[in-house]
Amino acid sequence: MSSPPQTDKSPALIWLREEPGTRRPSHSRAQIAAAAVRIADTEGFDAVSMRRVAQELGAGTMTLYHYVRNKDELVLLMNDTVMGEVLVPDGELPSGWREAITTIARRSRAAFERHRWTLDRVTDISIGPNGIKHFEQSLEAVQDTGLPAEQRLGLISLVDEYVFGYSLRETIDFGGETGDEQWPPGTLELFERELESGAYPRIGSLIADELHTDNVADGTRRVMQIISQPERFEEGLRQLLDGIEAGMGSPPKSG
Amino acid sequence: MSSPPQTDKSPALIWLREEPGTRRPSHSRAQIAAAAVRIADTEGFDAVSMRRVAQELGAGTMTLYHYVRNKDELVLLMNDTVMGEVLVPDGELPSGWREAITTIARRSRAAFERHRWTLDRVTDISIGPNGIKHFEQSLEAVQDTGLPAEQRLGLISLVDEYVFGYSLRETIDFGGETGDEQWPPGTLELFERELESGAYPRIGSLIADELHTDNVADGTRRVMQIISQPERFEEGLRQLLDGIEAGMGSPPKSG
DNA sequence: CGTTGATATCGTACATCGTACGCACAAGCT
DNA sequence: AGCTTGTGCGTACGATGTACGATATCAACG
Repeated sequence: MSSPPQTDKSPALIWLREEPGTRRPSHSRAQIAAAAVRIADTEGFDAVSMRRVAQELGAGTMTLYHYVRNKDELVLLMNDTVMGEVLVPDGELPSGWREAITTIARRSRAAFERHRWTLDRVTDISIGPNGIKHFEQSLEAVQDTGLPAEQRLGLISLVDEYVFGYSLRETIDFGGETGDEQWPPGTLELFERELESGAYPRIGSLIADELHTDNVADGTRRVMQIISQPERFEEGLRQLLDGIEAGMGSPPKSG
Repeated sequence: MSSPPQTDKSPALIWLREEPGTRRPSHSRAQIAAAAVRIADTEGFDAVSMRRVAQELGAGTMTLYHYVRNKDELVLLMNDTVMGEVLVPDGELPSGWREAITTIARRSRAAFERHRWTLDRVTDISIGPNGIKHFEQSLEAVQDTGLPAEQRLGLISLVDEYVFGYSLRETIDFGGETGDEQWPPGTLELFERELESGAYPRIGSLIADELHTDNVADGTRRVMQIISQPERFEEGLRQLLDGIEAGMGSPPKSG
Protein backbone atom coordinates (compact mmCIF):
# COMPACT_ATOMS: atom_id res chain seq x y z
CA MET A 1 0.00 0.00 0.00
CA SER A 2 1.51 3.30 -1.08
CA SER A 3 1.56 6.14 1.41
CA PRO A 4 2.20 9.53 -0.20
CA PRO A 5 4.03 11.74 2.29
CA GLN A 6 1.55 14.60 2.10
CA THR A 7 -1.61 12.60 2.68
CA ASP A 8 -0.80 10.78 5.87
CA LYS A 9 -1.42 11.74 9.45
CA SER A 10 1.70 13.89 9.77
CA PRO A 11 1.51 17.49 11.07
CA ALA A 12 -1.23 19.69 9.70
CA LEU A 13 1.02 22.67 9.00
CA ILE A 14 3.05 22.26 5.85
CA TRP A 15 6.21 23.78 7.35
CA LEU A 16 6.36 21.00 9.87
CA ARG A 17 6.40 18.24 7.29
CA GLU A 18 9.51 17.19 5.42
CA GLU A 19 9.26 17.75 1.72
CA PRO A 20 10.00 14.85 -0.66
CA GLY A 21 13.72 14.38 -1.02
CA THR A 22 14.91 10.90 -0.19
CA ARG A 23 14.76 9.61 -3.73
CA ARG A 24 15.61 12.58 -5.96
CA PRO A 25 12.24 14.16 -6.67
CA SER A 26 11.81 16.14 -9.87
CA HIS A 27 10.65 19.28 -8.15
CA SER A 28 10.75 21.11 -4.84
CA ARG A 29 8.28 23.15 -2.87
CA ALA A 30 10.30 26.27 -3.58
CA GLN A 31 10.20 25.62 -7.34
CA ILE A 32 6.49 24.97 -7.25
CA ALA A 33 5.84 28.09 -5.23
CA ALA A 34 8.01 30.14 -7.59
CA ALA A 35 6.10 28.86 -10.60
CA ALA A 36 2.79 29.71 -8.96
CA VAL A 37 4.04 33.17 -8.07
CA ARG A 38 5.17 33.71 -11.64
CA ILE A 39 1.74 32.79 -12.94
CA ALA A 40 -0.03 34.99 -10.40
CA ASP A 41 2.21 37.93 -11.28
CA THR A 42 1.67 37.68 -15.01
CA GLU A 43 -1.80 36.21 -15.39
CA GLY A 44 -3.47 37.08 -12.11
CA PHE A 45 -4.25 35.07 -9.04
CA ASP A 46 -7.29 33.41 -10.55
CA ALA A 47 -5.10 31.89 -13.24
CA VAL A 48 -3.28 29.90 -10.58
CA SER A 49 -4.90 26.48 -10.83
CA MET A 50 -3.28 23.21 -9.96
CA ARG A 51 -3.37 22.24 -13.64
CA ARG A 52 -1.82 25.51 -14.73
CA VAL A 53 1.00 25.31 -12.18
CA ALA A 54 1.71 21.71 -13.12
CA GLN A 55 1.79 22.65 -16.77
CA GLU A 56 4.23 25.47 -15.98
CA LEU A 57 6.52 22.87 -14.46
CA GLY A 58 5.99 20.32 -17.19
CA ALA A 59 4.50 17.92 -14.69
CA GLY A 60 1.25 16.07 -14.27
CA THR A 61 -1.38 17.82 -12.24
CA MET A 62 -1.53 15.27 -9.47
CA THR A 63 2.21 15.36 -9.04
CA LEU A 64 1.84 18.57 -7.11
CA TYR A 65 -0.05 16.73 -4.44
CA HIS A 66 3.12 14.97 -3.42
CA TYR A 67 4.63 18.27 -2.40
CA VAL A 68 1.52 19.88 -1.05
CA ARG A 69 -1.60 18.57 0.59
CA ASN A 70 -4.01 20.85 -1.20
CA LYS A 71 -4.23 24.16 -2.98
CA ASP A 72 -4.49 26.17 0.23
CA GLU A 73 -1.05 24.92 1.17
CA LEU A 74 0.28 26.04 -2.18
CA VAL A 75 -1.12 29.49 -1.49
CA LEU A 76 0.63 29.38 1.88
CA LEU A 77 3.90 28.71 0.10
CA MET A 78 3.22 31.57 -2.30
CA ASN A 79 2.55 33.98 0.53
CA ASP A 80 5.63 32.96 2.42
CA THR A 81 7.62 33.49 -0.74
CA VAL A 82 6.42 37.07 -0.82
CA MET A 83 7.22 37.43 2.86
CA GLY A 84 10.75 36.44 1.91
CA GLU A 85 10.94 39.53 -0.26
CA VAL A 86 9.75 41.63 2.64
CA LEU A 87 12.85 40.76 4.64
CA VAL A 88 15.56 43.40 4.75
CA PRO A 89 18.92 41.93 3.71
CA ASP A 90 21.50 41.44 6.44
CA GLY A 91 23.25 44.62 7.45
CA GLU A 92 20.83 46.91 5.65
CA LEU A 93 18.73 47.65 8.69
CA PRO A 94 19.40 51.23 9.91
CA SER A 95 20.20 51.73 13.57
CA GLY A 96 17.57 54.22 14.69
CA TRP A 97 14.15 52.68 15.33
CA ARG A 98 12.30 55.15 13.13
CA GLU A 99 14.58 54.61 10.19
CA ALA A 100 14.63 50.87 10.76
CA ILE A 101 10.88 50.44 10.95
CA THR A 102 10.46 52.77 7.98
CA THR A 103 12.82 50.63 5.93
CA ILE A 104 10.86 47.53 6.78
CA ALA A 105 7.58 49.24 5.96
CA ARG A 106 8.86 50.43 2.59
CA ARG A 107 10.10 47.00 1.70
CA SER A 108 6.81 45.41 2.69
CA ARG A 109 4.86 47.81 0.58
CA ALA A 110 7.16 47.23 -2.37
CA ALA A 111 6.71 43.47 -2.12
CA PHE A 112 2.94 43.78 -1.94
CA GLU A 113 3.01 46.10 -4.90
CA ARG A 114 5.02 43.62 -6.94
CA HIS A 115 2.60 40.86 -6.03
CA ARG A 116 -0.79 42.46 -5.67
CA TRP A 117 -2.52 39.11 -5.53
CA THR A 118 -1.04 38.61 -2.06
CA LEU A 119 -3.85 40.62 -0.56
CA ASP A 120 -6.46 38.61 -2.46
CA ARG A 121 -6.65 35.62 -0.19
CA VAL A 122 -5.32 37.35 2.83
CA THR A 123 -7.90 36.03 5.24
CA ASP A 124 -6.75 32.45 5.40
CA ILE A 125 -3.15 33.44 5.76
CA SER A 126 -0.93 31.60 8.19
CA ILE A 127 2.46 32.64 9.46
CA GLY A 128 5.36 30.77 7.88
CA PRO A 129 9.12 30.73 8.35
CA ASN A 130 9.61 34.04 6.57
CA GLY A 131 6.81 35.54 8.59
CA ILE A 132 8.71 34.61 11.72
CA LYS A 133 11.87 36.16 10.31
CA HIS A 134 9.92 39.33 9.59
CA PHE A 135 8.79 39.34 13.20
CA GLU A 136 12.35 38.91 14.42
CA GLN A 137 13.50 41.72 12.18
CA SER A 138 10.73 44.01 13.38
CA LEU A 139 11.70 43.32 16.97
CA GLU A 140 15.27 44.16 16.11
CA ALA A 141 14.14 47.42 14.56
CA VAL A 142 12.36 48.68 17.66
CA GLN A 143 14.91 47.37 20.14
CA ASP A 144 16.36 50.79 20.96
CA THR A 145 13.03 52.42 21.74
CA GLY A 146 13.40 51.37 25.33
CA LEU A 147 9.67 50.64 25.42
CA PRO A 148 8.28 47.72 27.41
CA ALA A 149 7.47 44.53 25.51
CA GLU A 150 3.74 45.18 25.18
CA GLN A 151 4.28 48.57 23.62
CA ARG A 152 6.99 47.35 21.27
CA LEU A 153 4.65 44.65 20.06
CA GLY A 154 1.90 47.21 19.65
CA LEU A 155 4.19 49.45 17.67
CA ILE A 156 5.23 46.67 15.33
CA SER A 157 1.67 45.50 14.79
CA LEU A 158 0.43 49.00 14.22
CA VAL A 159 2.91 49.67 11.45
CA ASP A 160 2.23 46.27 9.89
CA GLU A 161 -1.45 47.04 9.91
CA TYR A 162 -0.94 50.43 8.30
CA VAL A 163 1.19 48.95 5.54
CA PHE A 164 -1.37 46.22 5.02
CA GLY A 165 -4.25 48.64 4.84
CA TYR A 166 -2.42 51.03 2.56
CA SER A 167 -1.31 48.29 0.21
CA LEU A 168 -4.76 46.84 0.12
CA ARG A 169 -6.22 50.18 -0.80
CA GLU A 170 -3.52 50.60 -3.37
CA THR A 171 -4.51 47.42 -5.15
CA ILE A 172 -7.91 48.91 -5.84
CA ASP A 173 -5.93 51.59 -7.58
CA PHE A 174 -8.04 54.45 -8.71
CA GLY A 175 -6.60 56.12 -11.78
CA GLY A 176 -2.84 56.31 -11.88
CA GLU A 177 -0.74 58.68 -13.90
CA THR A 178 -1.71 57.08 -17.18
CA GLY A 179 -4.78 59.25 -17.53
CA ASP A 180 -6.76 56.14 -18.34
CA GLU A 181 -9.48 55.20 -15.97
CA GLN A 182 -8.07 52.42 -13.83
CA TRP A 183 -11.04 52.12 -11.54
CA PRO A 184 -13.94 49.89 -12.48
CA PRO A 185 -15.81 51.06 -15.57
CA GLY A 186 -18.93 53.01 -14.74
CA THR A 187 -17.63 54.43 -11.48
CA LEU A 188 -17.50 57.89 -12.97
CA GLU A 189 -21.05 57.64 -14.26
CA LEU A 190 -22.23 56.42 -10.87
CA PHE A 191 -20.71 59.46 -9.18
CA GLU A 192 -22.28 61.73 -11.78
CA ARG A 193 -25.72 60.28 -11.28
CA GLU A 194 -25.51 60.25 -7.49
CA LEU A 195 -24.11 63.75 -7.19
CA GLU A 196 -26.80 65.17 -9.40
CA SER A 197 -29.31 64.12 -6.76
CA GLY A 198 -27.88 66.82 -4.53
CA ALA A 199 -27.72 64.45 -1.58
CA TYR A 200 -23.98 64.89 -1.22
CA PRO A 201 -23.32 68.54 -0.42
CA ARG A 202 -19.76 68.02 0.93
CA ILE A 203 -18.58 66.07 -2.09
CA GLY A 204 -20.32 68.58 -4.31
CA SER A 205 -18.67 71.61 -2.78
CA LEU A 206 -15.34 69.82 -2.58
CA ILE A 207 -15.10 69.20 -6.30
CA ALA A 208 -16.79 72.43 -7.33
CA ASP A 209 -15.42 75.02 -4.92
CA GLU A 210 -12.12 73.58 -3.76
CA LEU A 211 -10.85 71.49 -6.62
CA HIS A 212 -12.11 74.04 -9.16
CA THR A 213 -13.50 71.47 -11.53
CA ASP A 214 -16.66 72.38 -13.37
CA ASN A 215 -18.05 68.90 -13.92
CA VAL A 216 -18.47 65.85 -11.75
CA ALA A 217 -16.36 63.58 -13.92
CA ASP A 218 -13.29 65.79 -13.72
CA GLY A 219 -13.85 66.35 -10.01
CA THR A 220 -14.13 62.64 -9.30
CA ARG A 221 -11.04 61.99 -11.35
CA ARG A 222 -9.15 64.60 -9.38
CA VAL A 223 -10.26 63.14 -6.04
CA MET A 224 -9.13 59.67 -7.01
CA GLN A 225 -5.87 61.06 -8.28
CA ILE A 226 -5.21 62.73 -4.97
CA ILE A 227 -6.05 59.63 -2.99
CA SER A 228 -3.80 57.43 -5.08
CA GLN A 229 -0.76 59.68 -4.93
CA PRO A 230 2.15 57.42 -3.99
CA GLU A 231 3.65 60.03 -1.66
CA ARG A 232 0.72 59.43 0.64
CA PHE A 233 2.38 56.24 1.84
CA GLU A 234 5.40 58.06 3.23
CA GLU A 235 3.32 60.87 4.62
CA GLY A 236 0.90 58.55 6.37
CA LEU A 237 3.73 56.51 7.79
CA ARG A 238 5.44 59.64 9.05
CA GLN A 239 2.28 60.86 10.74
CA LEU A 240 1.73 57.48 12.32
CA LEU A 241 5.28 57.37 13.69
CA ASP A 242 4.96 60.96 14.89
CA GLY A 243 1.94 59.97 16.89
CA ILE A 244 3.75 56.98 18.35
CA GLU A 245 6.84 58.97 19.18
CA ALA A 246 4.83 61.69 20.87
CA GLY A 247 3.48 59.17 23.33
CA MET A 248 6.87 57.69 24.10
CA GLY A 249 8.11 60.29 26.57
CA SER A 250 5.85 59.32 29.41
CA PRO A 251 4.24 56.01 30.31
CA PRO A 252 0.78 55.56 28.75
CA LYS A 253 -1.44 55.44 31.83
CA SER A 254 0.33 57.17 34.69
CA GLY A 255 1.84 60.63 34.75
CA MET B 1 -35.85 36.63 -29.09
CA SER B 2 -35.80 37.26 -25.37
CA SER B 3 -33.38 39.81 -23.97
CA PRO B 4 -32.90 39.46 -20.23
CA PRO B 5 -32.24 42.89 -18.73
CA GLN B 6 -28.91 41.93 -17.16
CA THR B 7 -27.29 40.45 -20.24
CA ASP B 8 -27.68 43.26 -22.74
CA LYS B 9 -25.38 46.09 -23.61
CA SER B 10 -26.56 48.33 -20.78
CA PRO B 11 -24.05 49.92 -18.34
CA ALA B 12 -21.33 47.72 -16.97
CA LEU B 13 -21.74 48.82 -13.37
CA ILE B 14 -24.69 47.22 -11.66
CA TRP B 15 -25.73 50.38 -9.82
CA LEU B 16 -26.36 52.08 -13.13
CA ARG B 17 -28.80 49.46 -14.34
CA GLU B 18 -32.42 49.35 -13.27
CA GLU B 19 -33.31 46.25 -11.41
CA PRO B 20 -36.29 44.15 -12.59
CA GLY B 21 -39.50 45.80 -11.53
CA THR B 22 -41.87 46.49 -14.39
CA ARG B 23 -43.74 43.23 -14.08
CA ARG B 24 -43.77 42.40 -10.34
CA PRO B 25 -40.65 40.29 -9.92
CA SER B 26 -40.52 37.73 -7.11
CA HIS B 27 -37.33 39.07 -5.61
CA SER B 28 -35.18 42.18 -5.38
CA ARG B 29 -31.48 42.86 -5.40
CA ALA B 30 -31.65 43.86 -1.75
CA GLN B 31 -33.31 40.58 -0.80
CA ILE B 32 -30.81 38.58 -2.76
CA ALA B 33 -27.90 40.44 -1.22
CA ALA B 34 -29.36 39.98 2.25
CA ALA B 35 -29.70 36.25 1.69
CA ALA B 36 -26.12 36.01 0.49
CA VAL B 37 -24.89 38.00 3.48
CA ARG B 38 -26.81 35.73 5.80
CA ILE B 39 -25.17 32.68 4.27
CA ALA B 40 -21.71 34.23 4.40
CA ASP B 41 -22.17 35.18 8.05
CA THR B 42 -23.30 31.76 9.15
CA GLU B 43 -21.58 29.35 6.78
CA GLY B 44 -18.62 31.32 5.54
CA PHE B 45 -17.95 33.15 2.32
CA ASP B 46 -17.06 30.00 0.41
CA ALA B 47 -20.54 28.65 1.06
CA VAL B 48 -22.01 31.49 -0.99
CA SER B 49 -22.67 29.87 -4.34
CA MET B 50 -25.32 30.89 -6.81
CA ARG B 51 -27.12 27.62 -6.16
CA ARG B 52 -26.99 28.08 -2.42
CA VAL B 53 -28.28 31.64 -2.55
CA ALA B 54 -31.09 30.63 -4.89
CA GLN B 55 -32.00 27.78 -2.61
CA GLU B 56 -32.09 30.20 0.34
CA LEU B 57 -34.63 32.24 -1.59
CA GLY B 58 -36.60 29.26 -2.81
CA ALA B 59 -35.82 30.16 -6.38
CA GLY B 60 -34.17 28.48 -9.32
CA THR B 61 -30.46 29.09 -9.65
CA MET B 62 -30.64 30.88 -12.95
CA THR B 63 -33.29 33.21 -11.68
CA LEU B 64 -30.59 35.18 -9.89
CA TYR B 65 -29.13 36.10 -13.23
CA HIS B 66 -32.11 38.30 -13.91
CA TYR B 67 -31.11 40.51 -11.02
CA VAL B 68 -27.38 40.27 -11.38
CA ARG B 69 -25.08 39.76 -14.33
CA ASN B 70 -22.71 37.39 -12.60
CA LYS B 71 -21.46 36.36 -9.20
CA ASP B 72 -18.99 39.23 -8.93
CA GLU B 73 -21.92 41.61 -9.08
CA LEU B 74 -23.59 39.70 -6.28
CA VAL B 75 -20.44 40.15 -4.20
CA LEU B 76 -20.58 43.86 -5.01
CA LEU B 77 -24.09 43.97 -3.61
CA MET B 78 -22.96 42.11 -0.53
CA ASN B 79 -20.10 44.50 0.09
CA ASP B 80 -22.27 47.55 -0.39
CA THR B 81 -24.71 46.07 2.10
CA VAL B 82 -21.90 45.97 4.65
CA MET B 83 -20.93 49.53 3.74
CA GLY B 84 -24.49 50.43 4.62
CA GLU B 85 -23.82 49.26 8.15
CA VAL B 86 -20.70 51.42 8.25
CA LEU B 87 -22.77 54.57 7.87
CA VAL B 88 -23.36 56.57 11.02
CA PRO B 89 -27.10 57.25 11.50
CA ASP B 90 -28.30 60.81 10.94
CA GLY B 91 -27.53 63.13 13.80
CA GLU B 92 -25.17 60.74 15.54
CA LEU B 93 -22.03 62.27 14.10
CA PRO B 94 -20.18 64.26 16.81
CA SER B 95 -19.15 67.81 16.02
CA GLY B 96 -15.38 67.79 16.61
CA TRP B 97 -13.39 66.23 13.77
CA ARG B 98 -11.50 63.85 16.05
CA GLU B 99 -14.60 62.51 17.67
CA ALA B 100 -16.42 62.37 14.37
CA ILE B 101 -13.75 60.43 12.52
CA THR B 102 -13.31 58.15 15.53
CA THR B 103 -17.00 57.36 15.50
CA ILE B 104 -16.84 56.46 11.83
CA ALA B 105 -13.75 54.34 12.35
CA ARG B 106 -15.34 52.43 15.22
CA ARG B 107 -18.45 51.76 13.21
CA SER B 108 -16.43 50.55 10.26
CA ARG B 109 -14.45 48.19 12.38
CA ALA B 110 -17.62 46.85 14.00
CA ALA B 111 -19.19 46.17 10.60
CA PHE B 112 -16.10 44.36 9.36
CA GLU B 113 -16.02 42.34 12.53
CA ARG B 114 -19.64 41.31 12.08
CA HIS B 115 -18.94 40.28 8.51
CA ARG B 116 -15.39 39.05 8.40
CA TRP B 117 -15.79 37.67 4.90
CA THR B 118 -15.88 41.26 3.62
CA LEU B 119 -12.11 41.35 3.62
CA ASP B 120 -11.89 38.06 1.76
CA ARG B 121 -12.52 39.33 -1.71
CA VAL B 122 -11.47 42.85 -1.02
CA THR B 123 -9.31 43.27 -4.06
CA ASP B 124 -12.02 43.41 -6.67
CA ILE B 125 -14.10 45.78 -4.63
CA SER B 126 -15.84 48.63 -6.36
CA ILE B 127 -17.40 51.67 -4.76
CA GLY B 128 -21.18 51.57 -4.56
CA PRO B 129 -23.89 53.94 -3.37
CA ASN B 130 -23.16 53.28 0.29
CA GLY B 131 -19.47 53.74 -0.36
CA ILE B 132 -20.24 57.19 -1.71
CA LYS B 133 -22.35 57.95 1.36
CA HIS B 134 -19.43 56.88 3.53
CA PHE B 135 -17.21 59.28 1.62
CA GLU B 136 -19.69 62.11 2.10
CA GLN B 137 -19.91 61.35 5.78
CA SER B 138 -16.13 61.27 6.16
CA LEU B 139 -15.88 64.65 4.47
CA GLU B 140 -18.48 65.97 6.85
CA ALA B 141 -16.46 64.65 9.78
CA VAL B 142 -13.27 66.49 8.85
CA GLN B 143 -14.98 69.68 7.70
CA ASP B 144 -13.94 71.72 10.73
CA THR B 145 -10.26 70.89 10.50
CA GLY B 146 -9.75 73.87 8.27
CA LEU B 147 -7.29 71.85 6.24
CA PRO B 148 -7.03 72.25 2.47
CA ALA B 149 -8.81 69.68 0.31
CA GLU B 150 -5.76 67.54 -0.42
CA GLN B 151 -4.98 67.11 3.25
CA ARG B 152 -8.55 66.41 4.23
CA LEU B 153 -8.67 63.67 1.61
CA GLY B 154 -5.38 62.32 2.86
CA LEU B 155 -6.67 62.29 6.41
CA ILE B 156 -9.82 60.41 5.47
CA SER B 157 -7.94 57.87 3.40
CA LEU B 158 -5.35 57.35 6.07
CA VAL B 159 -7.91 56.49 8.70
CA ASP B 160 -9.80 54.25 6.28
CA GLU B 161 -6.59 52.44 5.54
CA TYR B 162 -5.77 51.97 9.19
CA VAL B 163 -9.21 50.55 9.91
CA PHE B 164 -8.91 48.28 6.90
CA GLY B 165 -5.50 47.03 7.91
CA TYR B 166 -6.47 46.53 11.51
CA SER B 167 -9.65 44.69 10.63
CA LEU B 168 -7.84 42.54 8.17
CA ARG B 169 -5.28 41.59 10.76
CA GLU B 170 -8.09 40.96 13.19
CA THR B 171 -9.70 38.41 10.92
CA ILE B 172 -6.60 36.28 11.18
CA ASP B 173 -7.35 36.35 14.86
CA PHE B 174 -4.64 34.83 16.93
CA GLY B 175 -5.98 33.36 20.12
CA GLY B 176 -8.75 35.31 21.77
CA GLU B 177 -9.87 35.15 25.36
CA THR B 178 -11.24 31.64 24.96
CA GLY B 179 -7.89 30.09 25.74
CA ASP B 180 -8.37 27.84 22.77
CA GLU B 181 -5.90 28.18 19.98
CA GLN B 182 -7.63 30.22 17.33
CA TRP B 183 -4.67 30.48 15.02
CA PRO B 184 -4.02 27.76 12.45
CA PRO B 185 -3.13 24.40 13.99
CA GLY B 186 0.57 23.76 14.12
CA THR B 187 1.58 27.40 14.43
CA LEU B 188 2.76 26.84 17.97
CA GLU B 189 4.85 23.85 16.96
CA LEU B 190 6.38 25.82 14.11
CA PHE B 191 7.46 28.54 16.51
CA GLU B 192 8.88 25.97 18.88
CA ARG B 193 10.91 24.32 16.16
CA GLU B 194 12.17 27.55 14.65
CA LEU B 195 13.07 29.14 17.96
CA GLU B 196 15.06 26.11 19.02
CA SER B 197 17.40 26.80 16.13
CA GLY B 198 18.57 29.88 17.99
CA ALA B 199 18.31 32.00 14.87
CA TYR B 200 15.83 34.36 16.49
CA PRO B 201 17.56 36.01 19.42
CA ARG B 202 15.12 38.93 19.78
CA ILE B 203 12.05 36.71 19.87
CA GLY B 204 13.85 34.39 22.21
CA SER B 205 14.82 37.06 24.70
CA LEU B 206 11.40 38.69 24.37
CA ILE B 207 9.50 35.64 25.51
CA ALA B 208 12.11 34.43 27.96
CA ASP B 209 13.37 37.61 29.64
CA GLU B 210 10.53 40.07 29.19
CA LEU B 211 7.38 38.01 29.13
CA HIS B 212 8.75 35.69 31.81
CA THR B 213 7.54 32.53 30.14
CA ASP B 214 9.73 29.48 30.45
CA ASN B 215 8.70 27.67 27.30
CA VAL B 216 8.21 28.71 23.71
CA ALA B 217 4.58 27.66 23.51
CA ASP B 218 3.51 29.85 26.42
CA GLY B 219 5.62 32.72 25.14
CA THR B 220 4.13 32.51 21.67
CA ARG B 221 0.67 32.35 23.13
CA ARG B 222 1.37 35.43 25.20
CA VAL B 223 2.68 37.35 22.18
CA MET B 224 -0.39 36.54 20.13
CA GLN B 225 -2.59 37.46 23.05
CA ILE B 226 -0.95 40.86 23.31
CA ILE B 227 -1.23 41.51 19.60
CA SER B 228 -4.90 40.59 19.47
CA GLN B 229 -5.96 42.71 22.42
CA PRO B 230 -9.01 44.66 21.23
CA GLU B 231 -7.89 47.84 23.01
CA ARG B 232 -5.13 48.08 20.45
CA PHE B 233 -7.64 49.40 17.93
CA GLU B 234 -8.44 52.47 19.99
CA GLU B 235 -4.85 53.01 20.97
CA GLY B 236 -3.58 52.78 17.42
CA LEU B 237 -6.28 55.10 16.19
CA ARG B 238 -5.44 57.59 18.91
CA GLN B 239 -1.76 57.53 18.03
CA LEU B 240 -2.55 57.96 14.36
CA LEU B 241 -4.79 60.95 15.03
CA ASP B 242 -2.18 62.41 17.39
CA GLY B 243 0.33 62.31 14.58
CA ILE B 244 -2.08 63.94 12.19
CA GLU B 245 -3.06 66.62 14.66
CA ALA B 246 0.56 67.42 15.45
CA GLY B 247 1.16 68.30 11.83
CA MET B 248 -1.91 70.49 11.54
CA GLY B 249 -0.54 73.64 13.12
CA SER B 250 1.75 74.60 10.29
CA PRO B 251 1.55 73.91 6.55
CA PRO B 252 3.32 70.67 5.49
CA LYS B 253 6.12 71.99 3.27
CA SER B 254 6.89 75.55 4.26
CA GLY B 255 7.62 76.88 7.76
C1' DC C 1 23.17 -8.25 -10.69
C1' DG C 2 18.47 -9.26 -9.79
C1' DT C 3 14.88 -8.62 -6.43
C1' DT C 4 12.18 -5.85 -3.48
C1' DG C 5 9.62 -2.21 -1.50
C1' DA C 6 9.14 2.47 -0.81
C1' DT C 7 9.06 6.80 -3.42
C1' DA C 8 7.50 9.58 -7.02
C1' DT C 9 4.55 10.35 -11.17
C1' DC C 10 0.23 11.05 -13.11
C1' DG C 11 -4.30 9.36 -15.85
C1' DT C 12 -8.95 8.88 -14.82
C1' DA C 13 -13.08 10.09 -12.60
C1' DC C 14 -16.26 12.76 -9.92
C1' DA C 15 -18.50 16.42 -7.36
C1' DT C 16 -19.07 21.24 -7.51
C1' DC C 17 -18.88 25.59 -9.40
C1' DG C 18 -20.25 29.65 -12.67
C1' DT C 19 -23.05 30.45 -16.31
C1' DA C 20 -24.71 30.19 -21.67
C1' DC C 21 -28.72 28.86 -23.91
C1' DG C 22 -33.27 28.74 -24.70
C1' DC C 23 -38.02 27.30 -23.54
C1' DA C 24 -42.32 28.06 -20.65
C1' DC C 25 -45.32 31.00 -18.54
C1' DA C 26 -47.88 34.85 -17.50
C1' DA C 27 -48.42 40.08 -16.91
C1' DG C 28 -49.67 43.88 -19.15
C1' DC C 29 -50.94 46.01 -23.35
C1' DT C 30 -54.13 47.03 -27.40
C1' DA D 1 -58.65 37.92 -27.74
C1' DG D 2 -54.00 37.99 -29.18
C1' DC D 3 -49.33 39.85 -28.90
C1' DT D 4 -45.22 41.31 -26.61
C1' DT D 5 -41.83 40.71 -23.48
C1' DG D 6 -40.49 40.56 -18.54
C1' DT D 7 -39.62 36.81 -15.53
C1' DG D 8 -38.51 32.07 -13.94
C1' DC D 9 -35.77 28.17 -14.45
C1' DG D 10 -34.19 23.23 -16.41
C1' DT D 11 -30.45 21.53 -18.90
C1' DA D 12 -25.89 21.33 -20.23
C1' DC D 13 -20.99 22.51 -20.62
C1' DG D 14 -16.39 23.74 -19.38
C1' DA D 15 -13.34 24.49 -15.49
C1' DT D 16 -11.80 23.46 -11.02
C1' DG D 17 -9.96 20.77 -6.76
C1' DT D 18 -8.76 16.39 -5.61
C1' DA D 19 -9.66 11.02 -4.27
C1' DC D 20 -8.17 6.79 -6.02
C1' DG D 21 -5.21 3.65 -7.68
C1' DA D 22 -2.14 2.14 -11.46
C1' DT D 23 2.43 2.75 -13.04
C1' DA D 24 7.32 3.90 -13.22
C1' DT D 25 11.58 4.52 -10.94
C1' DC D 26 15.29 4.28 -7.80
C1' DA D 27 17.97 2.78 -3.28
C1' DA D 28 19.21 -0.87 -0.82
C1' DC D 29 20.15 -5.44 0.00
C1' DG D 30 20.98 -10.37 -1.12
